[in-house]
Amino acid sequence: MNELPKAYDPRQYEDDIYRRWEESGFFNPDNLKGEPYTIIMPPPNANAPSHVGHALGYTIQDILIRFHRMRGRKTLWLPGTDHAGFETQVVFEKKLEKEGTSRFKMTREEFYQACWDYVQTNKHISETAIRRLGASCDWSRNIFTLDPEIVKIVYQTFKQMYDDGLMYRAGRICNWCPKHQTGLSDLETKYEERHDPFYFFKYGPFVIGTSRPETKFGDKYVVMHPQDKRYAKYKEGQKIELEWINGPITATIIKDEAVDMEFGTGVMTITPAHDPVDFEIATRHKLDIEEVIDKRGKLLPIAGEFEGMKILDARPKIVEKLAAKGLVDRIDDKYTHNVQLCYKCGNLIEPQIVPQWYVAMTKPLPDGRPSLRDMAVAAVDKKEVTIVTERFEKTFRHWMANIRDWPISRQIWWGIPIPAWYCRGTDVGRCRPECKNPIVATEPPQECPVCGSKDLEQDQDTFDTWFSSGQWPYATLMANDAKNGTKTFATHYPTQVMETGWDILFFWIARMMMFSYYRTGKPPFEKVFLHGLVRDKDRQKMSKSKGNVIDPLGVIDQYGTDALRFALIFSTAAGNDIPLPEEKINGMKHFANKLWNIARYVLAAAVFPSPIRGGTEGGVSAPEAKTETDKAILAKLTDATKDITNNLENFRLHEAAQTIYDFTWREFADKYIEESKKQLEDPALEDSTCDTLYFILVTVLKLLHPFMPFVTEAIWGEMYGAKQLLMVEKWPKASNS
RNA sequence: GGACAGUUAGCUCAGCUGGUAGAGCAUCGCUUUUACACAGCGAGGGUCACAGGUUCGAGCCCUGUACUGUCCACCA
Repeated sequence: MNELPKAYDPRQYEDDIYRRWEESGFFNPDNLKGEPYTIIMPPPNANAPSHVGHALGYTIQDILIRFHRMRGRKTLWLPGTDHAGFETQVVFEKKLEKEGTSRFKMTREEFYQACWDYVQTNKHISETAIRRLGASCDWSRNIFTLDPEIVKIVYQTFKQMYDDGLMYRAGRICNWCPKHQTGLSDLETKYEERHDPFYFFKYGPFVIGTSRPETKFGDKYVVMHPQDKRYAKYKEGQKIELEWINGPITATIIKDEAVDMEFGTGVMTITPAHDPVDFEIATRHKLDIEEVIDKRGKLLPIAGEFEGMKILDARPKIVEKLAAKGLVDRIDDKYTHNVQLCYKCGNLIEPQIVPQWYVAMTKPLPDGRPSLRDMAVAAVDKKEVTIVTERFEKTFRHWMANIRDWPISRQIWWGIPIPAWYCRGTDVGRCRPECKNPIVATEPPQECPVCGSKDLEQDQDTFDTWFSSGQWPYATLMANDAKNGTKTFATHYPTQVMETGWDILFFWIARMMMFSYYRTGKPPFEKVFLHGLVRDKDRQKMSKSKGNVIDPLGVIDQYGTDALRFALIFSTAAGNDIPLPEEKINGMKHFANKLWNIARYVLAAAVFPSPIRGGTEGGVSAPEAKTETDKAILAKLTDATKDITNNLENFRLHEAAQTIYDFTWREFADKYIEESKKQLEDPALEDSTCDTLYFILVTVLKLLHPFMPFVTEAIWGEMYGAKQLLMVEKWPKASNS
């Protein structure tokens, strides 16, 4: 027992300990008793190796799970992986590009298969990383968003929403990325400030302003505010003949309150096919909508001589032509505006009219329940779901208040195909008008229910990834039951905690709440615990391009998992971003080593096995204090135990970590152990001092275990043998002895 | 344009319901004493952004200001 090496070397223990944990079966709640305690792991994207930001999440979740397991709960931490449709396809397409090919040179089936293989490889890498972090999750329930059991549940939801009138297909304007050739939700775009010229053109008797001359070919409506006195003489519907880019046209006057009288000249022409505001105006007034730009960002025949040109190349030439015709009034080159970009590739979003599937967010349900949005907001109001920290509840409400219908179809290949079919009716000679409705079913239909045609074509689109991951809390549990014949859903739903980064509050948390109330009538989880983003020592966001990414596995190799875990949660309040300098991790490695040496001292100094090791709860009972020193340390231990327990219950992990750190180092090591050296020399105090040292060590190991599972388990193994697992010891009670 | 945070030691951050300012790292000095030099002992270092207010008492509560950061929306 006293032959432990002087320094703790994580590499000698970690893999072996993890194997012992996993083989023990205690990651699986079926082997545990007590009230269920459940966390569904946010599934990492299958396309990317894990970074240190993931490590933070896994660490927090593992601390909660280990804490509650030791407190006698039937803990389930369910791991999984997200196919991450768009993200993965983008990454994979880049890979293809490097290899000199592209998805447009492959069949859809070839592409899907290649992407599948790619993802499988990365999935294993990421699961290995999770293991190395010490995550005590139940691998027997590991699940993937493309598992057939999950897809089936997703399809059921889609159909149910369609039948309930919450899911509809509409040909309205959407955020179109010309590079990726897909529509995107608002959340998948970002804005950036740009300086561009702003052109004023003579448009008949008016002067109109635009930053996009290339869209103006089809403009045949001129819009002004109904209250604008300057233009009072022009009446709604009035026709005006004027000379425009490619010759004379007839423009129609439209009055609409969407026009800002203060901006520009207070008059504008509209391009409904390529601008959301213009589209709305056109819809309101039932105006013609004409496409000018194709899906790849090139001009259509309406542009005349400019047909086929890329818009940015065409722009100066168009201005040149207008100038030659004397139609340029002036150019303001100090114009600043925000442009909308694809969040992935940073290319300009080109609004396009493409039919998409939408989920109605604010429409009440047919069974009398409130809308998806309102159910989720009510959950927060009623505190059925609470968000830690509270300030995120405000952010949540604000976003929900302004929510718009959610487009969930994507024109990409990597994902779950949308289970909708369209009747072509060629075999029956003709379709009836009702056949225009899509056929929505969870299994491929045999024939059109209206005309009986067997010539059906499936929708070419796939689901937005968040449509499937948004159903994760119940889908994972239900799918496990379908797969393994368990009763996981009945036992573990609703779950207790959802822990993730605040950056996916809207993408994911809000949607999980809406889906879960819709399908189960219950909240998906009781608590949402949001952590910050891990930053480098200069508070910079980690990114590959900056080269400041910390690879968690590299850190683990160098400092050990426990050091990384402790550094991630030490001295950082929940929800705040976390700077993680390497020195901090190194400091926490010292702490693991300090604990190791405390154990070495106790095991060498005290008689082993201790007389107080017995059948009491958790292995030891509190010894009686014989001296003032004993009394003081035991009182402080009681305080620390209460404090740590309380802080862990209330998600103040950093406070709990601080307390155990201070107690272990400042109180136990610096003070009591030093005193114990004197006490051990006194025969009258020898036994009680040994007991006290043991008791404190054992308690500290338990209190610290959720944070630093490996070193504590390693010491425990040295004390009690490899068959005894600290992982399932009982959490210390704060006794008042 | 709207909202939300932050401003505490050289650096990075804690500080829970108001009661004499803390940690890690860094710095300086001493100590190689059989748990640990991945250490111990000790030291220096803060008008808690600024200005008011409430209170016996404010880093913490209230009002305002400044600066920094983030999110949401987006006008041709």
